[in-house]
Amino acid sequence: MNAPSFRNWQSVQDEVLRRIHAREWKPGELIPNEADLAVEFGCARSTVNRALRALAESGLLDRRRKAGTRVAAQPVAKATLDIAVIRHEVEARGNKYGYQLLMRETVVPPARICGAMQTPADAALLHVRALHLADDAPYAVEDRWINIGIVPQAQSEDFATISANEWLLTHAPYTHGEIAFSAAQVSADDADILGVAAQSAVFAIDRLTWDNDASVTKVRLLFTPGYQLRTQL
Amino acid sequence: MNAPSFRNWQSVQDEVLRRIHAREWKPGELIPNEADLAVEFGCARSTVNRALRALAESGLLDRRRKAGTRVAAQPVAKATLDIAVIRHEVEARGNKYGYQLLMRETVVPPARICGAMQTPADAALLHVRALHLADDAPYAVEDRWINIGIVPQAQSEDFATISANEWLLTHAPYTHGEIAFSAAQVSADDADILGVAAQSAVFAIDRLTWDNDASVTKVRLLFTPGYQLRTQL
DNA sequence: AATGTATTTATGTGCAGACATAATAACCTG
DNA sequence: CAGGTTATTATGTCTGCACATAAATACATT
Repeated sequence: MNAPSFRNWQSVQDEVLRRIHAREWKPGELIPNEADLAVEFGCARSTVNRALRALAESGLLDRRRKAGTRVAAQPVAKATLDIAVIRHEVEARGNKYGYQLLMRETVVPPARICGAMQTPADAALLHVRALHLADDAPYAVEDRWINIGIVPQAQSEDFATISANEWLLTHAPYTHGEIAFSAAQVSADDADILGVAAQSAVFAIDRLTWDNDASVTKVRLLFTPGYQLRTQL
Repeated sequence: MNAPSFRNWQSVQDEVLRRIHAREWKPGELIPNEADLAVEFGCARSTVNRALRALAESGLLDRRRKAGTRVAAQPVAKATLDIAVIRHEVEARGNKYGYQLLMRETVVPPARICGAMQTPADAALLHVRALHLADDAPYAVEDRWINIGIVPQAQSEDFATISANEWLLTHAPYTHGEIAFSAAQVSADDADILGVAAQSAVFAIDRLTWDNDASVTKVRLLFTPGYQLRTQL
């Protein structure tokens, strides 16, 4: 039996995965170094590197210079969620997308908002509320605050036909942001808009995006009951 | 002004990000090809490739052979969630972790379960319910079904001190899985266990993992109100 | 015009070699 | 023995080159 050759990084990755899975390399255990594996697999070290790097990114391997590469003792599952524009999300489900503007005003926000967005307490922000529909049924309510100091163009946009959700993506770039998922009980207001029973449990997504040091927008999305955010592991 | 040189892929990435952000390359627009950028940046094409590939993976660029690379018109934000062992999650918050087994029995599951897990309708599974605590306060209830056809060792484990959550990670490898996040109203039972008001809105995580074609385990985690799953964008 | 074929082109990937860097291990030295 | 210095080593990355591959375009054929 001579060594089979794994000529591309995908097959090297598959073989490494197989060994981890078959417990040939046990959790926490040190695996051979790249150079040795390259010889064994009959490929270049950079090919092995590519494979191992990808596995390290997905959390299955821990790598440290000089210390070597070891199988993660308790692999942290990395679930990658694709947060798309709501219209796309709805259309991807095969439903007809609908949109309805509920409110649009420029006001000084409550302390809670300007605190989170780090805007001056007396600075007015653009407050937009809208309803997203799937096949004419309520899908999600969007409650958004836009920092007009950073995105002044938003003031001349009425958001009557295009959602702020979508408009901002193409008009207000951000450098980074935070996103949080939680469960909440709908307020009487929102229950009415979504057409659900009062106090229903709804899925909430809170997002706050930044352009360097300045906040761009803060949004809270409440989805109708039954909504699931799913992905593969 | 002569061209500054970007000698490593990170700085190339930063520069590309800067251009996208500064709208020098607009959404949907085609950017120069790798070879040209390599010349401009004064580095090898593979360095440019590495940078652009990373940006494509994070959803900011769309790349297609021959067609070239373009700035994503509507970047799909990829939020990567780290799903760790609950004990680690609690400890990472600086709280003391606690664990309590609520139930452990081997029974033939309801149709809903064996349907999802694709086990024979008459096959018994191991059903485990447990409570995870943070600083002695309820944190999450775990309701889990384990396929003892695939993980027979689970039968000789009492899960009295180590949670199934943690035990499975080191003893039952999986090849892939699905995970779903949602909001739910607690059942009377669970409300009692979590010590929350009946009908409270709780955050739910449902996970189903597979070892090739066979299901390994199906678990539902319900978190106490206020729980947030958060990450950076 | 419709269909099939060949060419072109940008990305995708592989390789060998080199140097950079971080972190451990080995060695001093007081 | 504690402390700091130096070597060693595995990963991280860059380079220049080559060829593979997908897909758009041009071209030829019916």
